[in-house]
Amino acid sequence: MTAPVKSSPLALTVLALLHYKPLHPYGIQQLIKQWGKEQVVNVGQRAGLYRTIERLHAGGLIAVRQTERDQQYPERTVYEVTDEGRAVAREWLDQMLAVPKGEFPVFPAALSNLPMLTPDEALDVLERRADRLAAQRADLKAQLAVHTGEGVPRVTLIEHEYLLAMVDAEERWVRAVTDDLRSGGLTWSPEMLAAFDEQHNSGAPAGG
Amino acid sequence: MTAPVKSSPLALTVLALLHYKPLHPYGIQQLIKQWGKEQVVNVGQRAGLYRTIERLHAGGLIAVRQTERDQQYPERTVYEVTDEGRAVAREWLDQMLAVPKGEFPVFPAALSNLPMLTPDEALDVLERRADRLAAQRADLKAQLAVHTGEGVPRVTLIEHEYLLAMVDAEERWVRAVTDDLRSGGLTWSPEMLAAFDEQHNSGAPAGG
DNA sequence: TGCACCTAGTCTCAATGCAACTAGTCTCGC
DNA sequence: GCGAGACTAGTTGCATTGAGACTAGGTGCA
Repeated sequence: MTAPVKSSPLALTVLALLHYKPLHPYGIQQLIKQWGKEQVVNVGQRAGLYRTIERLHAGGLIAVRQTERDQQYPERTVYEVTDEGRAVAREWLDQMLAVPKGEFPVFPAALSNLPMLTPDEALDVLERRADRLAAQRADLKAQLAVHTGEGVPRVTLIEHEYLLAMVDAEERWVRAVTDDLRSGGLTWSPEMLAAFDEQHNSGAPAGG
Repeated sequence: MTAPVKSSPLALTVLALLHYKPLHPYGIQQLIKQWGKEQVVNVGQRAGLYRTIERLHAGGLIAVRQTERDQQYPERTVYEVTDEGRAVAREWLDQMLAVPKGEFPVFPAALSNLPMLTPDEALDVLERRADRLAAQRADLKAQLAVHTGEGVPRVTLIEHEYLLAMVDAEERWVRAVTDDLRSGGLTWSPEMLAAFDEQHNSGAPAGG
């Protein structure tokens, strides 16, 4: 009875690709890149990939199919998905799709400390973010256009559509905030914040 | 010459709170919860908080102010931010706000494997997600309303506004996809995907 | 021959997430 | 007064992740 394997984006993708055909680790990495999925699964550092494969292997979700020896290359182990692996992949996929997971991206955390800056400084950094988001958006749009032009079925690009929608939404939001900062509709000052603080904080936690 | 401390949402928030007044670790946790920031910084398991504080201390960004002994409670170490800590907090904040960081949330990774499901199954799980997103959205809206009603300055709720905008955008996107699935505007079948695959994959990577 | 770069895989370290554990205190009912 | 359960406060351990360095052979080219 091996411990259940924890799901992760990379683990799911590995199972899914092996579902499609047996592969060796490097082949998996190549496929991920070839299909443009390196934007949604972190396969940049190979270490993670090899560890994930080990983990799946130890958990019995994948099995060694053969060990190739293509002289000039090191030995390459070809894996295939097991029946259990197929079942688990389905469960993971259902769970990951149906249940939004509470993750902690850095941007909202940083935003929550916006009062540390002056409104002018905030305007400046947020404009820089908006510009970078615009660049990302253009990139994603271009990629989508290329693939759609090649007649790739839409469902295989769905995650790109999602990324585009999210980047677009974030950019809109940031621009709305910068507009408010410029117009003065959103502003603050240390005095204003301190004043509010006193109203509400009679019994403040320990301090010096 | 200590190694530079790596930024993290929690580390930034700790520095920011200490900026405001010296505190002991538990007080920091309380403040984070009191200000509703536990939704953007992961302070749920205290272990992370204590480790972060240690890290900041080792890096010279915070210093021990005093060691309280409130008999009946264990010893509590009160920390304050150093000048270097203030400077570093500023740098982190600028960086985190201005530069969108490539993170790898699970949803897009899962989406990229949507073809593993049938369109009907996809419709089902995505509807479940949309409903959960709707619940989250209602929650966030209610919280915002409460705080706004109390006259809290808008800038201190800005991260909530952001979360709301993102949840809203995601829900809209998911609903648009479920609509397309229902109408048949988005569909696929194993044959269709296999056919496309053959067109493009003459030289496929190793297999069995 | 020397140099840069690519392929393929391994190793290490710090950081994170998650959960269990200790140990004292407070509260409430009985 | 006393035990159950909850809260306060901090510690410990383990598996996973992220990021980078390192090995070691192969290829192109000047």
